[in-house]
Amino acid sequence: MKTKDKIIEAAKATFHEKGFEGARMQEIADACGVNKALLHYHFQSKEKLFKAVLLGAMMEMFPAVLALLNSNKPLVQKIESVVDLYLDFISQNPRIPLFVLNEMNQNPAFILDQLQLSNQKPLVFINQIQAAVADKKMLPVGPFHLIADIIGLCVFPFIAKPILQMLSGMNEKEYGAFIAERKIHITQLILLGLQIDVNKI
Amino acid sequence: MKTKDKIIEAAKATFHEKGFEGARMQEIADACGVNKALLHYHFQSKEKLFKAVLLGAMMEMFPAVLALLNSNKPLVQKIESVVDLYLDFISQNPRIPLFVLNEMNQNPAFILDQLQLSNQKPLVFINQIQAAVADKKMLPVGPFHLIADIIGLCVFPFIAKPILQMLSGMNEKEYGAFIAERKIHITQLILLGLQIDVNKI
DNA sequence: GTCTATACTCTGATAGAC
DNA sequence: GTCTATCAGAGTATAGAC
Repeated sequence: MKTKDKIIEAAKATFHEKGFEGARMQEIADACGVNKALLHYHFQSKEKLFKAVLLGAMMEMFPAVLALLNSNKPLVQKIESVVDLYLDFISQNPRIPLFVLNEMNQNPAFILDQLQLSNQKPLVFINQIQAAVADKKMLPVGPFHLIADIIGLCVFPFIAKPILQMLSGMNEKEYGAFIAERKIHITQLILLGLQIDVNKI
Repeated sequence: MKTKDKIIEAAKATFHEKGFEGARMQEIADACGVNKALLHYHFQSKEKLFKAVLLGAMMEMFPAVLALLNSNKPLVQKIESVVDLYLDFISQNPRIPLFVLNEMNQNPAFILDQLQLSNQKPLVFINQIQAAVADKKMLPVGPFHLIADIIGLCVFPFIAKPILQMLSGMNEKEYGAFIAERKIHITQLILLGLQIDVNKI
């Protein structure tokens, strides 16, 4: 692995955990056994290194989901796949959601600029929902309610892990099992809750 | 309003928005037209001022909800009330959830210590759910799935506001209407999704 | 209680040798 | 490309006058 890549990996770990303000260039340098000055040689400034990391996180989070939402799968299958894809992704990158949510609220302009470049909107998915509603194959629901529901239900147990763990008294293993249960739980909640006709769409 | 209270108010605004690392004592001092040294006179250190603010935010977030969950209302009415209470609270304090979630992940020990002092767990609510499941008045669901669902569904549209707004193209007013719709939407989603028998419990 | 002035530390960034 | 050494600025905290 080239040095520049080692730096990026270490920077990911540090920035994901502590955010821009909380991260220290020294910590990143130490984490990959390299001198602080070398970070500046490769990335010029803390901000540029950070943006590289942030962009990477966004690129892992959004395009795959948006592509899936705009695929030509039937609605029910699409919902199941999104939940599946998202939970798997977050399980392997549990710190990314809070990291991205934070920086998005801290500096919306940068993120939104990047996203608008790849001007992806879940238009196919939106149309499918509106059609299903018109055909009375599901309850009348604004498409963005459904999108917020799915993502929120997937993400929340990860970003609120400490408090849920304390309230429930689950240990790490039990909490892992809890997360694993959510694939079925969320899908069922959405399909039943919006009375989506699973046989016809 | 006494100076000490003015400082706390300014500190709330700054810490809620920028977190511990991002906040500057100078900014807080400026915001209440007071000298920086005075913050240290009243609160000794940045960390102590921060903990006062964090504790305040937690005390606004948790006790009311826990008390409601442990009240003797019937289950359905309780779910409706929690959604109601939570959405109202967050609407008036939209930055608190992300603020608390962040600091909880950054330094779980402090928050969990504070919460354990007021050793509140939603035991009554948990019992109600288990009883309803046993009586086949709702689908079999672990109580903490339901808790995660409700809070996640309420909180997510606030912490993900920038991206949802961009994806949907809603302006501020439209987004406000979207949030307002969620009270009914979330309640309906939960009750139908878990097939809760609204007449009997 | 409130201010001015200042001390001290931390950290991002640069210069220059190798 | 990588290191050592150092600078410059920012930011928390304190001393001391009023």
